[in-house]
Amino acid sequence: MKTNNPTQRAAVTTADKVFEQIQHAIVEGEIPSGSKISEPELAKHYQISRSTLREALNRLEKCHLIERKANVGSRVVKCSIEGLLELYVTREALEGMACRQAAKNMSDEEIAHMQAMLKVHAQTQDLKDGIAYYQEEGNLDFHYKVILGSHNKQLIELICGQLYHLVRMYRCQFGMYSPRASRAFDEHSHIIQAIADRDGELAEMLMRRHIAASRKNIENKISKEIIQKEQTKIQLIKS
Amino acid sequence: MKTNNPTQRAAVTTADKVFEQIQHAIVEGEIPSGSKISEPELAKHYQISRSTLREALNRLEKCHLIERKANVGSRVVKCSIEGLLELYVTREALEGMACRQAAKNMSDEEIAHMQAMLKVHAQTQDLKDGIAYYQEEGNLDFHYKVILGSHNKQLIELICGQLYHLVRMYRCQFGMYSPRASRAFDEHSHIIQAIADRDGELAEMLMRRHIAASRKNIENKISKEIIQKEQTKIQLIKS
DNA sequence: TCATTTTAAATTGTCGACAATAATACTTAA
DNA sequence: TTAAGTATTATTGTCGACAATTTAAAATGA
Repeated sequence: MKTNNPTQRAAVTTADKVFEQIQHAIVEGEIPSGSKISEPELAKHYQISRSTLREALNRLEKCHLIERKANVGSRVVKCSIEGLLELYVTREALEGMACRQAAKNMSDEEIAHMQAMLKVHAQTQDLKDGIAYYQEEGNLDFHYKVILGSHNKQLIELICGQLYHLVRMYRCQFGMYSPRASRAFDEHSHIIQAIADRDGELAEMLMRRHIAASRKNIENKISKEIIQKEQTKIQLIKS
Repeated sequence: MKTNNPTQRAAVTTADKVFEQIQHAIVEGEIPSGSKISEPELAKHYQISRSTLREALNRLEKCHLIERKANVGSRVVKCSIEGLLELYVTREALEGMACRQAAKNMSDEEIAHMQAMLKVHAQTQDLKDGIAYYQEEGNLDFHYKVILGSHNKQLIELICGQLYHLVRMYRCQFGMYSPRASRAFDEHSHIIQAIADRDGELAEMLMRRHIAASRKNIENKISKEIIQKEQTKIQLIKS
């Protein structure tokens, strides 16, 4: 399994490799969200010493996948609705700005390459597994390309190097493939158009709305679920 | 010397303490920007083993003060104009959003507290060392309060936990106390007003302009310096 | 003299063991 | 039986040593 992360340097040291393995395990939920991490246990499992395991843990902490307390230990980060919404807010800010910078700094070649990529997606869009592809890999690809297009190392590091592992984790564990597939595709098209027009202001606005739309989609879902719960509660009381 | 960092947990372990010491040394330029870090040397200097030094180095990497290469070692991050401008762009995005969230989420007490703080600053503003104070501590304080006011853990961690050490580093090493003191004070007042009015959109816009103004101030300074250099070049050629 | 290869030194990565701290189980007293 | 205090166990933090890799220096050949 490849992580498909353009910012992540090749894993040369064993700590790097173990880091990637644990990262994958956490993202996929094999190591449950919120669970405590036992250093001796994990070290034994991966056949490495505690020192190199701790090196790997440090990198996991860097991308916000685990949290450490002094003299107590590490826990896998707990997925929560609030955490997810906070993540969306942060992404809206960072990716919005990245998109603005992309409109300013992307080369014509880069833009052409993105437009070509989108065309490929358009052709496979109607196919059933095409939609799935677009929602998973394609969507990430698009966002990655825009972020890298900002040519801003700081933004790239923060978003691709840190936040996106959390994004993938939430996507895996909450598994919310919304009915926004085709709409998202149109939004991507408009964003690329704004970038091609070198209209940074519009590009940022569109990207922010694109991300905010996903967030609101979730917020609605949640509030609906709460209403449903309340109603079942009332029914229980009545009966 | 106190770091005055509300997000930083108390340093209980020796790695924590050494981390803070090295952090201070890097920010203040005692360990020069861009220089290589020798693990055996530093470990000897702080009277600790390499293991705990490496633990400290990992935290320094987390707040972007050093960069590590596998099998090669660590370097203190190199201060550059591009890096500074990138940092401003990132701050504009993150702190702008934090300000919007603050307008939404700050309690009335928190807002009152900030307004009171600003009043104190207003009184000391005219004093000569008051201006210095305002530019250094007060300015940071203001931004910290707004960020914390967002009540968004993700944003708080990214800005206060990571970026602001870099901000302090640039402030120390480039030492650019612009003639924006009194203007910055007015801008802060307007931002608080927008927050008090619960006008998130305006609050974000004002914060972004506030930060962008500093960035543009630097960009102007740089371009002027370049023009000056060109002119002296021309003069050298003529003579 | 310069370029290339080999050798040596230094630095980083990894390991296992011990010390310090926190969590658990047990004992004792009310 | 419950509460508090103590003792035990387990976990994390720290250490020094060895292995792997990189960097520097020396040697060899053209």
